[in-house]
Amino acid sequence: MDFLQSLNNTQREAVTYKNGPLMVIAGPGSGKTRVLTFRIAHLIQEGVDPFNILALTFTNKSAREMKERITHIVGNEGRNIWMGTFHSVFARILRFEADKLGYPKSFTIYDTTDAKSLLKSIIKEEGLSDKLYKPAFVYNRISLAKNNLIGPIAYSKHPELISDDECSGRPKIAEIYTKYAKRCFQAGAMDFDDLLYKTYQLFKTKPEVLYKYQHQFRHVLIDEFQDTNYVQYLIVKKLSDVFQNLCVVGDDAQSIYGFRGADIKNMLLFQKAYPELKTVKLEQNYRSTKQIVQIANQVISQNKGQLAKKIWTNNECGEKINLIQAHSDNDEARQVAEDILEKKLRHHYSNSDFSILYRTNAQSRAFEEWLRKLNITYRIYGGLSFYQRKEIKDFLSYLRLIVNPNDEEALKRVINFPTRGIGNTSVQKLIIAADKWDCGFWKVISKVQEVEGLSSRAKNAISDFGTLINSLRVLNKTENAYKMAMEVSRLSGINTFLFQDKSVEGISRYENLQELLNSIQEYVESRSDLLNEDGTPAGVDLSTYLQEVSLLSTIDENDDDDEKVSLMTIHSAKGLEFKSVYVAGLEEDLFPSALSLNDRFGLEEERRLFYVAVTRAEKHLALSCAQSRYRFGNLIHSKPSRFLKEIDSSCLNQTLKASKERSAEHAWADSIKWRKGNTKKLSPQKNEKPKRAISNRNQKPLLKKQIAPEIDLSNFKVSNPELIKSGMQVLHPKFGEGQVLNIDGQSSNRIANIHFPSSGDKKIMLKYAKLQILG
DNA sequence: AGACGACTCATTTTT
DNA sequence: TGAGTCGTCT
Repeated sequence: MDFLQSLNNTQREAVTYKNGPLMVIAGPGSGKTRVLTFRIAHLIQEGVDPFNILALTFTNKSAREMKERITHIVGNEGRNIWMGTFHSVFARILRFEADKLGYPKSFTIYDTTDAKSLLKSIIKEEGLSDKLYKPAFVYNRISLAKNNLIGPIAYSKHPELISDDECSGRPKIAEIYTKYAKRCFQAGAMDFDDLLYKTYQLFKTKPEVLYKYQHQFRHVLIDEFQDTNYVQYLIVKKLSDVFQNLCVVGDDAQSIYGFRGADIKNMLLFQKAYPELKTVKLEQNYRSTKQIVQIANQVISQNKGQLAKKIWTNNECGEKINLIQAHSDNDEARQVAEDILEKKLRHHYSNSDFSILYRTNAQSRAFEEWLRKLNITYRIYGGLSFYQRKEIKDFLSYLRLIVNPNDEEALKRVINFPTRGIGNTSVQKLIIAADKWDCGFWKVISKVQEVEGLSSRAKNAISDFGTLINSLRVLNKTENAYKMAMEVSRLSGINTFLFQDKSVEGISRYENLQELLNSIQEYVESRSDLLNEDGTPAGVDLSTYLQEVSLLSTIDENDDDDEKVSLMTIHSAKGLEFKSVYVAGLEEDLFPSALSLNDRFGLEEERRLFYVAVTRAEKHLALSCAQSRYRFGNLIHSKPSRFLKEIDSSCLNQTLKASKERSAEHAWADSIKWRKGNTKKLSPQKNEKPKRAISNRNQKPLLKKQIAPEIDLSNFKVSNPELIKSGMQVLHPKFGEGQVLNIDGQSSNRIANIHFPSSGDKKIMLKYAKLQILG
């Protein structure tokens, strides 16, 4: 067992301790992952059956990596460990036990978009205004309730929740919740919170099921324990109640998911619940330089509520922290990008050694521009994932519908996509019928002839659609996920539909679909070693594929090309490390966020977030702030973040300038200069795969009719409205050359009046236009 | 059903 | 600023 030799004493203790519950408090860079992997490997080597080990991680990626490392030590049987995120592991359990809760085995998982969309239609059906009852708000209320184990009935009787809702003028939330739960159930769907909530219910109401899993999971390990919420805590506690072989690893100083119900108090609750708990503290940092560790300690010591620990390191002292003080967001991005270039040369670093971290996804824009400008490849994590793209969601909705024809949200997406003459009113009639008959959608569609109020044309169209889905369902009994996806792309007409759209975005949508199909094929092939119990190849059925895919986030998407600078929010950066890290936007109201300043708790969480950011760095750390930046289109002046002032100035390579604001004029002029020079729309980076393409949130379909087939559209850039000025010579795919007369309207709705010698004057909405500027 | 113009609202963070 | 949504027109 030579791997134990590579550990320090405390790490070894954490790996080998085996008399009941164990809590490992692991500072950043203290070898936490190593401890966890070694502990599991150690268990297996001691004779524990991998099937009896449950390990819960925070991301799918870290589960995958850990599994690989374990397999490396103990061999292939390491594959049998139950390892994954809370959500994915519980989804798997719920799938086995679905019938006990009255759910279909292949239930759908509603993502946040699906859930909000369903809420929106319920709110409309109830005749409530979706201005007051904003779907996102209602969703959060329901989520809060579920995470505290409050069902619809309990909600309506909960004095505090009800009075909150009444005070905020939204007394109907309990009703919406009730209806939402019913609709989800009838659709055979669970949202993210249900995956936890229903698991808890399952264990609570079915003792025999609980018993089974309690005895299966003799050893339970949890990573990132500080980010678990109440339900997660309770489920785990229940599961490990018999053997009490529970090991949790976490760092209260890195708890950054409070908004999701995560509570550091879980760590304290845990200590209370297990008086005989053994606690091990990993305090030696192996990741960062002394300088970095020092300022991290300075930062976190400002927080009041935390467990005592002292992080230290034996590493070299390292450089001072690089403070970047820019005058605008654009300037900040320029300085960061140039610094990356300089460090690459000086230290022979590769792009993947760098990371730019920020508080909000919206901050990524300026960095993208400058990295492009300096030809530095980058990858953005977070934001809208590949699977959230409209064309991808639409396509996946077909697959979802095949697996679960009651999936209401999937049905609504595709019943008229591609268009087949089933409009919104017809869909409403179906919803009403489903409600009236108190059944799922599939039944309504099978008996569409009996639905009231539908025209016979609509009935036929719906019935044809039903037949299509039905035939695919038959096929699904024998074919694997990839074959099904191919059939869907052909039979649904999506493939042709996307192929016909030759606009720049249309082409990218088509490529995205092809990429999805490829990834499904890869997925199926990567699992080709899976066998059925009788030894025949199992293949991967659609249902399995969908289950997995619906719980992926961008951070899980594997980076096939790792020669890229990583751009991400600090939340996404948890658990990662880079040689050189830039923490951007250290300004009051941005970081710490203006919304967190109401209470001490919020501010302390922001500070922990800063702590997490800082401790991602191995060798170089840069902190940057700008004096002005654009926020929702307005130029905002900002003061340096209070966090910067909490750092001892001797640790910084330059002094923090007093927040003497530059004159508004100056900054203004600066930004104008910038905006004039750099408003070109970003075109995809060289060699970039379409799925990495940015800034194409659900574009509207472009004007197909205006596109003349004889002109090769690949030459037509999507114009940026701001680039078009009166007097310009432009080329339009249909009307040919023309001259811009003037521009009407403002912002993204600008309309250009253009004189085309061939066909007269036209008004062209720049939002949709494809124009090539000629001179 | 699609095109298009006018309007509104948003920026915390994610499984 | 810019993306989503709604109403109106064809």
